[in-house]
Amino acid sequence: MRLSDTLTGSVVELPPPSAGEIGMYFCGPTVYARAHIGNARPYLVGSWYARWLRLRGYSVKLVHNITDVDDKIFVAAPGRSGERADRATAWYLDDVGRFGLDEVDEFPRVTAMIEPIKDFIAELLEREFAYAVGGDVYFRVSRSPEYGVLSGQRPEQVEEQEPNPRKEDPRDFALWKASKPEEDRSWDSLWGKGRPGWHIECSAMAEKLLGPAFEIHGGGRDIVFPHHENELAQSRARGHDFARIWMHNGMLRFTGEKMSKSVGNVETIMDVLDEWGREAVLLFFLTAHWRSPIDFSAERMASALARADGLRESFRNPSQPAPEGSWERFKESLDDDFSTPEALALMHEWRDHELLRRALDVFGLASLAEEQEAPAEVEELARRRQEARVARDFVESDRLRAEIEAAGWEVRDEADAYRLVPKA
RNA sequence: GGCGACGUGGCCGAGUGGUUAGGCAGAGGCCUGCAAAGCCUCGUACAGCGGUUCGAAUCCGCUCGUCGCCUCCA
Repeated sequence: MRLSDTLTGSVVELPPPSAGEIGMYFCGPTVYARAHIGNARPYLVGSWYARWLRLRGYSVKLVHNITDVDDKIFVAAPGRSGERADRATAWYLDDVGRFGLDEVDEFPRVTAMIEPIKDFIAELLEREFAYAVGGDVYFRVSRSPEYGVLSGQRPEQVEEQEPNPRKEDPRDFALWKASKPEEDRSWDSLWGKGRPGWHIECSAMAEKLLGPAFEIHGGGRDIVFPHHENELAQSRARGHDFARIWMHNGMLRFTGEKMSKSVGNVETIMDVLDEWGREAVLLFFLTAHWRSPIDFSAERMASALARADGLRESFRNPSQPAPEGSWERFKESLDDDFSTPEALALMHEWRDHELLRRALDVFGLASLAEEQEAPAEVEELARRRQEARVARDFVESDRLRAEIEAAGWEVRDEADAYRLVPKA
């Protein structure tokens, strides 16, 4: 099992299945609005990979966090940030639930983890990796000689953002933010009323749910710096290792740049699923390697939909044994850095029902392998059409075919029979 | 400016030294009452310029271009 790793910049080997549980932590969204389709990528990559590892005999625990307290939420719903966060959390769970993968073991929320976060901060203060000032607590970057190992950013070239006189060093980042008058949610702490900074939550929640060191930490490429760099610094500041492998997925682009709410080039998961269906959406993501950027467009979605139909079509024709070693090749393509484009290409060559069904199930696409029964009234129309055909009354038979099609079904004539399939 | 990813035929996307990737779209054919599905045939691509080599999409160098990060962001 090999996987590209951001930290080492190379492809690394996973431990063998019996070596214990694989802990996986994938960064989830900040919940303040309906999530867009780009937000779905880490969820899908994490879920698919966990699913594959489980099929390969690994024991896996997959954690996907929800950031439900943050500046964005305060801004989006002044005075009702808790309400908004709860609603947007439900939206998100609903949206990703529609993918039908169900591999995530826990969706921890920051607001339910305040105590472990405070404990974490307290320990960093004790070890002098942090300092409290005016109700804020900051991480002291100068105490981390390795700072920058993950992103390749050199500490001295990290530019100063908004000048903040409370910081000892402009590179320092907030672990705890003192409550502001316009913010309607805060928690008591030894440093005053406030709430956690963005980065500390993941360090604390990962440790709480996966232990101090775990296998794989995932998320979008865009959060390598500063988010993951900071997490790594915080966690290592406590004297133990953190994630061993960092799995960063490529960005989803739309209209030439990264899809993001701040740019405004957004399509929600909900809308895309409504328009194209889950199978097409899953196949769309599968056509690109998880590490590569992927362009969202109607053309590519249409192509993914055609692919879904093509695979479904494979089950309407007789099964033919796949060449010797087919499953082995499929397995190897996924074992080797989880190359879904390669695995998909192999599947397209198969006419072997059992093998195909098994492969589709790896990606949550077993629905493509289901037979559908036509309703009785459509069956009746088809039966009458067949009679007309036998009687060579083609005017009547074509008329009946139009009726069948209007009902959403397609007739395919065979030697002495016919077959009904749902219209694409 | 710094760090990183990448550039393959109309669109996606494998392929890391020499022999067919695959899919989608398109063209022609077989089959069919007509269709659909299926099957067969058809594309000689690898950003550009140098270099190494008997031989490069594949190795080396340079150039150009795209995207991401360096600031909230999956």
